[in-house]
Amino acid sequence: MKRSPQPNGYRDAWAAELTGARTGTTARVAGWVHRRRDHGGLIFIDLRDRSGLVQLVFHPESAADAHATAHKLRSEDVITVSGSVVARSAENVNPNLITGEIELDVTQIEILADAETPPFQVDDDGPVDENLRLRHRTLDLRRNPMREALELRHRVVQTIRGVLDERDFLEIETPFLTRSTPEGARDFLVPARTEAGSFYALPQSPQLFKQLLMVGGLERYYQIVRCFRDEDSRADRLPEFTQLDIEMAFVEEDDVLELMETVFGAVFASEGFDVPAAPWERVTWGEAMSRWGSDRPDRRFGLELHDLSDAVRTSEFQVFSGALAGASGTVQGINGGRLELPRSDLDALTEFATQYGAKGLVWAFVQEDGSLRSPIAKFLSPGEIDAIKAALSAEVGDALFVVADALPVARAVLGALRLELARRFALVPEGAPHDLHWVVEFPMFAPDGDGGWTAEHHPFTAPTGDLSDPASLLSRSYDLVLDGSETGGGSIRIHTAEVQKRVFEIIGLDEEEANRRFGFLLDAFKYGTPPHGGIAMGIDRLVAILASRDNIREVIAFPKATSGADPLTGAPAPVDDIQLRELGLRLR
RNA sequence: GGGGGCGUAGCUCAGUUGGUUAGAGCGCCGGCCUGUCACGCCGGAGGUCGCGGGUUCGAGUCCCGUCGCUCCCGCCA
Repeated sequence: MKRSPQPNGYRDAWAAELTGARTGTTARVAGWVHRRRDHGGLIFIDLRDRSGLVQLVFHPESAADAHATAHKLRSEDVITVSGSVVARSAENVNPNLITGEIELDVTQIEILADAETPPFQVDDDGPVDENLRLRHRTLDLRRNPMREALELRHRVVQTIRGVLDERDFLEIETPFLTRSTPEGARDFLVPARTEAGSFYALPQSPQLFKQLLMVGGLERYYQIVRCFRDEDSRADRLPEFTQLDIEMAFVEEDDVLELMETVFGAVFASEGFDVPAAPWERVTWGEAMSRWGSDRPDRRFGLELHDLSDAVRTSEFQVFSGALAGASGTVQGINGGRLELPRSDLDALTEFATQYGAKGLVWAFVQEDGSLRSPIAKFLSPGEIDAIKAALSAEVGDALFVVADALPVARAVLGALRLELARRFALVPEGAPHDLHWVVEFPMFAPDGDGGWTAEHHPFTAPTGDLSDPASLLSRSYDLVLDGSETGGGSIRIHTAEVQKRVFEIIGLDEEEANRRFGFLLDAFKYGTPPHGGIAMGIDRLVAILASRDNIREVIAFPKATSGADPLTGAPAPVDDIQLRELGLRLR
């Protein structure tokens, strides 16, 4: 807390303010009963407010009335108390509390509200079923981990605002009720009362609006903004999420990257999160894919992918030769190192690989005599075994994993497998240095499988390369990856109508459709569009990483509200007939 | 839409090869306790083992179905 509360009848100090320096003064504090230790004679109460805890002591003789009241206190009762701040004797100091050198010797107490026994313990940080926590969200929010996460989140946002204000960015709000401008995900739709049968769409991001702000000459804009995508959630992804959205005019790549390094460098520094000093390493998409099988690689451990195609090109093992005969066929492998893996685990890993599209997973262990213990060992010649071992730098005892498939599949499978092995065997040691880097040089388009192309980023990202050859185009976009999580990215936009039209054409968006969806943007190009670029950064995921939480729901006050009318569980609820009729809708 | 895991006391969990009275810690209630701070000691209440069906002499345990939650794939950056 930065300052004492404005004194009133409830309190004149925060609990955590009552340190040794306040010894000898009087104080009034208010809050919740965190714990009670009733000795029959002396009663100790830990009083909790947002600032922390302070121990109250009730003496049976010097304050008989207060003592009698204190005897009735139960967890989570709301009280206000006054008394004198007294020093504890040396042996009674609690070094775990900021207020541990003193206690408040209470002379007067008032119970402002009593509480039923909570369905779970507020004074215990241990795990509780998430739905129970959502149903009793007020109680959950009182627990330490939630309060700490929300405080951290506030500090992160404050740091960001401070840096951007220093750099003359304007914080500008953009609409939530807008029209559908697909960015790839499904839109959340809101029926429009004034035009029966029509719908607003909630924005997947403020992308178009921030570009219009640039054309509008605002030059430097940012917003910490809610975005909506009607897709299934994950531990690190919700349909409703918060993004730091920035855009600026007259900039190139280095300006965008430098700004992100400044903003997030400030966040990491203020939170004592130890990352490499900026500028952060830039890894090309091609290198990330070939070495780690992912466009957001976690490089805190090895297990890199290696191409074994040459080693087994002439193999009589059909799975290998068959894959290599295919269009973009490849044989790739990783060396898991010395791992103890019983057959049941190997089966589980094979199942895991299958989930990512593999037809199977070849495993092999290097034995003392240099041979391989593997279901496929008998199909491999000594020369092939040597070549595989050489390509994977395999030593005695190492566990090797090989996938034969089309290149994208092999990479996806092994990229996921190395993360799974790292998780199972804790290959990222506690306290390992964080891995923070850019991924650059993304391809602009990917084949859609029908001879056409789909945009890898949204279709306003500027391409570099030959516009007549979609395969050659790279996008001017840059993803920031922290410990294997994509936390955000920056990019340079298209700023001429000609290029924008060509990009729409490549992804098969005909002119009429493009005009219908994005005409207002194409129009804007007519009136002097500056070169511009910007940043989108996921705040939820960033805060979760800073807070060492696996699930982003742990850093959001009300995490499941989007998908419906129940703000706690997120369960959708029906609306009544009258509401529907006014909207010109009816139930099927 | 698909796959895995979970569901036992208010909470977090254990429960052996199917075996007769289903357990622990915390919490809760009562008693005692003037220096505790995860207070301590004594006593107590609390269970449709998610739900339905089946196998069996006997089911928390095995089988089938179903519901809920969760993680993942698909989808989505």
